[in-house]
Amino acid sequence: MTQLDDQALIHIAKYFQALAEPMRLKILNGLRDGEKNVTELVEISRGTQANVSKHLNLLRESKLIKRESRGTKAYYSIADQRTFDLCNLVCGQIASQMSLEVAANEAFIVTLQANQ
Amino acid sequence: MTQLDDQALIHIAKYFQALAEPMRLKILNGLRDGEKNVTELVEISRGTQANVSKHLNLLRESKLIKRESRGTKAYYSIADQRTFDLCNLVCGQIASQMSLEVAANEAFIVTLQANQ
DNA sequence: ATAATACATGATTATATAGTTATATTAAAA
DNA sequence: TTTTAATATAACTATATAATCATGTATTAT
Repeated sequence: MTQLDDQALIHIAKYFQALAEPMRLKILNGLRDGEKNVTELVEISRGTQANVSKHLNLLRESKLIKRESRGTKAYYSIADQRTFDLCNLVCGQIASQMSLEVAANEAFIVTLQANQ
Repeated sequence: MTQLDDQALIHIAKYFQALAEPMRLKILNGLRDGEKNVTELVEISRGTQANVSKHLNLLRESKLIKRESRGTKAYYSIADQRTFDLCNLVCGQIASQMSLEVAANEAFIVTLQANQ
C-alpha cells in the first residue's frame, strides 16, 4: 500500500462516516423529495435546530448536500444525482415502512460518488 | 417517523459505520481475492495483531466477513457475494492505483446488504 | 507434559464526535 | 431603526472507539 492509497482509504472512510449517523440519514431521507430549509428539516427529523444545523454542515462538507441561501432561509438539497440515488435507495427502504426483518433480506443498490 | 423506522436508521448507520474506518477498508481490500488468516492480514494491513483482530471481530459482528477456524489459524473471508461486490468495487478503486483526482470523478456501484 | 505458534481479549489512553445550551449573525418586516 | 425570524456557531459534556500493551486461550509440535 502506498501512502496515496492510504489517503484514498481515509477519503472513502470519511464518505462512509458521513452516512454512519441515524440523524444524518433521517435528514437525507427528508431531502429525497426536494430541497428543504433548516426549519423544515428540524421538524422532519425531530431534532434541535442547533444539532440539525451541525449535521447539515457536516453533510455539506462531505459534498453530500448543497446549500442555497434565499432571504433569511437556507435551502439544502442533495448535491447531485448520484447522491440522490444513494439517498433515494438507502433511505427509501426506511421510508417505505419496511420492517427490519424484510430489510435484512433485501439488497439495495447504491450509487456512490467518491467526493472530492 | 415511527420508532421502528428509527431502529432501521440505527441499523443502516451501523452498517456504514463498519465501513467508515481506513484500516477496516484495508482489511476488506485484502480479502478481495479470497480468504486469509489473521497473520496474513496483519502483514497486508501493516497493523498490529491485536488491532487487526479487533477490527476483524467488528467486521464479523457487522456480518461483513465470516470466520472459519482451522487448526491454530483463523481464516476470514467476505461474508457473501453482495459484500464481496461491495469490497470489490469500493476497495477495487484503491487497489487499481487510482489517483484521488480520478477517484473524485468516478462513480462506483455498490451492492449493499442490510445486515441482520 | 512442555514449548511454540496463532489468535483473542481486558485494561488503559487518546481522540473524535453527537447533543445541549447559550449566544452570535444575518436578513426581512414593522 | 428596532424587532423578529432563521440559521450558524462557540463552549461544554458525555460517549464511543481506535490504538497500544500486556496477558489469556487454544491448538499443534517436540
